[in-house]
This record gives sequence, structure tokens and C-alpha cells, in this order.
Amino acid sequence: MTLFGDEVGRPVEPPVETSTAAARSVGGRVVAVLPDVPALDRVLHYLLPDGMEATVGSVVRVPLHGRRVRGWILAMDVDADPGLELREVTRVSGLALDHESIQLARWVAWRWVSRLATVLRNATPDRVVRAPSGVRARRADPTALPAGSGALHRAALDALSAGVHPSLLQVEPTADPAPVALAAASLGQALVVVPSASEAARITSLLGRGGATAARWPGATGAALAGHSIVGGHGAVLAPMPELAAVVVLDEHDPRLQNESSPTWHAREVAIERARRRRVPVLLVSPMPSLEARGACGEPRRAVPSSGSARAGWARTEVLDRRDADPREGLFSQRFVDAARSELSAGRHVVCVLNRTGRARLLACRSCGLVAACEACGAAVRVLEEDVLSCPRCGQSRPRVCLGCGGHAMKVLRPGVTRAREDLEALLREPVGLLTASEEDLRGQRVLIGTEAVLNRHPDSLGAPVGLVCMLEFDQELLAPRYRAGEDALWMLVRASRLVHGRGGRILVQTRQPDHEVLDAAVHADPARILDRERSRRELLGLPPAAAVAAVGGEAAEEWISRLGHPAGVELQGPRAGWWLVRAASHEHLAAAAGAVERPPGRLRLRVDPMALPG
DNA sequence: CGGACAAGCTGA
DNA sequence: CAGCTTGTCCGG
Repeated sequence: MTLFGDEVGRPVEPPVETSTAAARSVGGRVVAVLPDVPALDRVLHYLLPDGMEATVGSVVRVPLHGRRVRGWILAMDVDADPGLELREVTRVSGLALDHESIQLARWVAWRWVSRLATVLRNATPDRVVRAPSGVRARRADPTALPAGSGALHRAALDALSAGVHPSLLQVEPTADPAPVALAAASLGQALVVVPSASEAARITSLLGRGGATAARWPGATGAALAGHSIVGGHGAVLAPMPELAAVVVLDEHDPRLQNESSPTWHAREVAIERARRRRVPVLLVSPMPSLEARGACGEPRRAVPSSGSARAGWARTEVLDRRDADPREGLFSQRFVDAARSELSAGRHVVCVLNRTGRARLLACRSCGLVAACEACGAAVRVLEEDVLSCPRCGQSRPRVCLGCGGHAMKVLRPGVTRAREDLEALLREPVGLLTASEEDLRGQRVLIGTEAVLNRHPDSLGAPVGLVCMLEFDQELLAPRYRAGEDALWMLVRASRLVHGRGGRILVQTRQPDHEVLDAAVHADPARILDRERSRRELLGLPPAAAVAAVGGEAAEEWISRLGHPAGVELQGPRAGWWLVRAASHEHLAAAAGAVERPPGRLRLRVDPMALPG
């Protein structure tokens, strides 16, 4: 029989999995296995020997063409071609998924134009379990609430009990979302998706204190199968959850909810689809609801601000116009230095954000003025470590010598955080800590400089209260070529608000675009000021979510595009720098057109709903 | 994907 | 013609 219609196409409802052939063979049951070999992309039949316990979703090892590979059981007791000599399952490793999460993975593979094996590989934790946890599932006690969170808890409960249509709750930036998670976990097994592992840890322990059985994903398959609530990043959305009662996505606008490598599934979209299939409520929460969420849920309900003030949770934001600044002032304005000194003397901490790693991103020779460029490809080189110029385009590196005059002295035109930190230490006569995605040195404690990564920290992890966050060069964010630059920039200001929360702290933004709409939105504590305009811009330009878009690259891209042809309702652009852009009116159209293409051999990179468009 | 197997090339 | 590389095929 054919499993679930065609094996890679649009998922259909599961077939009845009883078999007329159950008694056909001696010594075992026939099972359908998807080998963990994405290029194969076929379901094969094996014999599960008597005495070997397995079920749909079990991870097994099977012989395949002279080797042993991992695979997933997709169906039990299926009909196999009677002429086939079936081989035996070698080993049952354990449980990782269930029927529902496999069906959902099938939908993910369809929606993000990927293969089922690739999605299952992403959804399978490194360690599989032998059996569900023996601890009986408990719900959260609805009366166990952190102080002052009653209003948000009630709003969440209202939204979750209003029916199964997805709902959207706009909260203030500094609202603790824990009451929303507690509300979901008081209904039964809850799936709580958050953007980061640290936030997952925090919410998990809060749920535990609220009386619920809750566990962090990944590493919680046994708990999930036993009906415990699950808290985790974008991967958690495919956890097997047999008793699922409610789904919550916190900070649904956060780009980290999208898987960064293919398939680029977004946890928000999967959560909505999962809740629809299970007929359970789903609640999205955000201080700046995304266009995608508003498209799926309609206009957001607003949680009553705890303080009652209209700009509650949004820190005071000062915009410093640097158009007329003395160029010798460099990154640090006098106003910033004064503000920083006064915060420090008041016992509060200072955080600076400069979204450039390394020592320098642009240099020029001191004697002849030539900009330092790559010998091989001509791109501007940067300094990541002392005295080595490295090319961001082709990866070549060379010593720090001017190609024009042989001079050694270089002027830094665009410093990175490493260099900016040294300048700041000299300026404030104070040790400065450094925090980037890859490097952490908090020796300064009182003053901290970092890339965007510093904004992902919970304020409690920084010791004393932060009184001032300064965006040293915000134009880089406002002018970034990514089509989501506006939202991303506002999200940085929201996170800065979280860092200075509750102490009358403020944000100082150094910019040459003081009237930019993103700054206007932050100053007025009203994200709708950019998001409404953003929506019409996306519609006008055919950008997500107004259109469904996929970027196609890799060596097999050209062949794939030619096989795609020109189906109705699909528009092609490119190639530009080896990437094509496929655009369709909806994801139904995009997935139908892309799913009909037989993958050519070779590396194909297919990114649906990419964060940034190629070129 | 990666093992099996066949066909092609090389050197004694 | 053994020994090695390169290419195509196909998996239960």
C-alpha cells in the first residue's frame, strides 16, 4: 500500500493502520520505516522480530544496502509486497515521537519544502528514551501566582478558554510572561514555546513551583509522553504530547523562534497548525505582535498594564541626534559619557550595544589613506584579532600592511566591540565587561559593552540594576538591508527596556536619523506606529507575510529552478549571486509548486520565509 | 547518503 | 591482469 497518499507531497489524513497481512509472516510484524537518509526519501518495509517492542515513533536501526542506519517507524502492521524478502529491524533504540508529531512533521516538510527525514532528524533529541516517565502528570495550581500577576493570568485564561481560534495577547515589554504559562498549564498538558534556553529554564522552574509537572525540551521525551508540560525553543513544537491541552508561544515576534538552517520552520506557525489539528487553544504573546501573528489571529487583545500607565514597560528613550557631532568624538558622545558617569555614581550599571564583532570592520592607511581591502577579491577587510586582516567574503587573511604604500599604521574607521571596549575603558577609567554571542568576559560588571547578544540577557543575571542602555550606532540597525530591519530594531529597543526595567532607567540612542519611525514608535511606546506602516509596505513590495517567498541556492539550484518551470501564480527572480527568489501568493501555492519538483542531485539550499532576501 | 558493482585506466 | 580510480545504481 502507499503510505499517506504520496510520500513527499501534501500530508493527508492518516490511513487505518490495520493489516490483512498481520498473520502473513512468521516471526514478526511488518513495519514501515523511514531511514534517516534524507536523499533516499522513501519508506521501506522491515520485519520487527517477535519479542522486540516498538510502536509508531520508535527510533530503530535497520540494515540498508550493506550498512546500518537509524530510522523511524511510521506505521505498524502494514502490507508489504509479497515478493519482497524483508530484512529484520536490528535494534529498537527507544521512543522519540508519536503518531501526531510525525503527522505534524509531515506538514512541516510540506510547508517549508523539505523532506520528512530532515524534519524528523531535527525533531529527534540526541537521547531517546525507553519509556514514558512514571511520574503522574499534574496541572498547575491556578491560585499559585507570583505577586501582581493576576491580571495577566486572567487575560491569558480568558483567551485560552475563548475557543480554539488562535488568539494574540499584546503585553507590555517588561511583563513577566510566567502567568501565561501557568494559565496554560492549569488546563492540562501545556506546550510553552519560548525563544531561548535560558527563558525555558526560568519558565520551567516557575511552572514547577506552581505545582505543574513541567520539563525542558530537549531532553524531556519521557516527560512529554507522560503528559507533563513542555517548555522549550522552536524544536519543542514537535515534541510528542499525547495529552496536549493548550499551546502558548511567548515573544512570538522573536526571530529565534525560526529554525536557522533548512527547513526554516517557524515555531509560531507550527504551533498554530498543531493546535488547529488537536482542537486545543493556542495563545501568542508579544509586546510587538508580528504581522504574521496578526494575520492568523486578528488584532491583539491587550493585557491591562499592571501600572495602568499608557507607556508602561517601555523605558524612557532619548534620541541623540549625531548629525552635527564632531567626528573626533568617535562612538561615545559627551552626553553618553556624562550620563554614564552619573549612573555609575548612583550605583547603577551601564550597558552599551554595538552590533559589530571583532576589533575593526573598516580600516584605512594612516599615511596614504587607502582603505584596507582583500588582495584576492577586493572586499573591505576587517580585524578580528590583533594585526591580522581577514576578508569576510573569501576568508583570506594577511598581515596588517597597507597594499598601497607598505605602511603599518592603520586608522580604524569602523571599530568593533573589542576596540570600542578599550576606548570606553580609557574614557571612563573603569574596567568594562564584554559580551557577544561567542565571547563573555564580565570582569567589568559595572559597565558592559556587547553586541545584540547582551540584550538577550535577563536583567537579574547582570547583578545590580542597569540604569542606562546606550545604542552606540543605531543607524546600522535602522538602515540594515534586511526587509525586517525595522521590526528587528524595535525589538532591540524592547529588550533594552527589559534590561533597565523598574528602576527609572533609560535608553540613549545615538543616531543620525532622529526622526526614524522606529524611534518614533519607541519614544511613544506604541509599536503599531511602525507595524501598521510595515504591513502596507510588505503588501506593496510583495514581501512576507503578504507573499510566500523562498530563496533557492546551492549547486543544484539552477537545475531545480528549471524543473520548476513557470507554474501559474508563481513568480521567479534572479539569479543574483547564485540565489533565486520564488514568490507566490500563498504558502499553499508555493508548497504545491515546489513540492511538485523532483529534487535534482547535488546540494540544494531552500529557505522558505527567509529572514533576509538574497542579494 | 554511501556501499556494491561495473567499467576504465595504469604499470609490470 | 591485479590493483586502483571513477561512475552509476539503488536500497525493503
